Amino acid sequence: METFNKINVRHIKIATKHGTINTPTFMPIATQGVVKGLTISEIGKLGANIILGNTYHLWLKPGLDVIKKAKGLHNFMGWRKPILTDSGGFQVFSLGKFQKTTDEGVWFSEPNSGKKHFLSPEKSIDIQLKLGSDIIMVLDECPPGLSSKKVVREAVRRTSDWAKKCKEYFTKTARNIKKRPLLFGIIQGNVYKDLRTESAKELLKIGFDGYAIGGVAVGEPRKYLKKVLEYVVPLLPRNKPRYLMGVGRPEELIDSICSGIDLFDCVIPTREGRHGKLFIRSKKFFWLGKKNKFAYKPEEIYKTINIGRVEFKKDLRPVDPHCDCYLCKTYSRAYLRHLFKIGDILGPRLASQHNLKFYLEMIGKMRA
RNA sequence: CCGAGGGUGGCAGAGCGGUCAAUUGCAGUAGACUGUAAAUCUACCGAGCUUGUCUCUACGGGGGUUCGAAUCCCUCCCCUCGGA
Repeated sequence: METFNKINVRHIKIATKHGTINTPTFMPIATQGVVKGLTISEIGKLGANIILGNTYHLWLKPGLDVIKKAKGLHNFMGWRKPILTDSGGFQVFSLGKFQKTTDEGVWFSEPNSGKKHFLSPEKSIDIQLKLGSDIIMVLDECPPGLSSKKVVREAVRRTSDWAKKCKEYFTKTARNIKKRPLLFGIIQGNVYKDLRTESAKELLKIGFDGYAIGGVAVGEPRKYLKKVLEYVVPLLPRNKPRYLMGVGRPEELIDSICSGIDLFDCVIPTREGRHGKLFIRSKKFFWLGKKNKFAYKPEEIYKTINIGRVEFKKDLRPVDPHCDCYLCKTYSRAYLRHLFKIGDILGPRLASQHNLKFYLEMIGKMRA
């Protein structure tokens, strides 16, 4: 049983060169410059105000020459609102055996081609500046959940070191830019309280426009998320945005917002949508906009269905009768199931939109 | 009618004397997915139950050889391609 308490929900404004973001908010993920399968117009209609792109991916494809010619990522992809770019730090974790980390940076070999690329803290900032990002993330090292303390300590040390280099390079380079982007630091330390604390203090010393909590939901048991927030959030300045990277399930967002987090991103709504899992509002979903305090179990907020199941074969009801996304207004569960069964791209497209709508609406209620 | 090649699990298609309840793909069923190597991946997929180095029934039908046959022989049925 969790408790929602509106008292703790923060409402701050993050001013960027492409507009102001009200928090709490959720960023749909457009790693490669596209929210997979969706148009910019569709994403806008769903209520997204900021999306996330990735340095590593966009650097390799389409490449900075293309972005430069297109006059920046916003222009290239046709998105006029803010973009936060991740630094490539997560790929230090997710690409595992395809990368090698040193104090100077990371060597990546592209999984398919084997081509090698070197990403340093300075290089990452440089790329993000060239992309025209509104919120730039420092390069960090993100060890897998439940790594040994020794490994995590080393990652924290390196992350602080890189953060310093990023800040220096950013300060020097962004001076010439008219409206300078924001620069966010990333706190590491995995599940270890002392390392989290140390990481936070180091970053605060350097000073950033916002603070992200990284290295969460990377394989450690769920229960640690709450603890990590308990350690870290109280250390963070009240007037600066707080971003919990890569999280998460709806109840994790609700919980984290109540712990003082402002910004989120996660692949869950889009990836699971593409894979045929749909989020459906339950009764207490609507309490989020109405009641100031209540206890809940996750299933009282939402449930999920695998649309491919036989039980939906002849189910002519909408996926979620309380949803006003295009899917739910237009098609039945049976039809969506049919789309998935025949492998038509419309299925993943509609499901992605539906799930994003769920996430954005949920977080919108908490912002209200 | 003659000649040649075939008939394998829902489909396609391996296997060509034992390690075959039978490779693989598709379809089917269920599950996973948390800063996207992900329109991906995993499991199951003849039947039964006491879920097991278990029991049945199975590679067109029938018969035979063999300790043992999807695999070899005979025969019948069917398909494809040539020739009358």
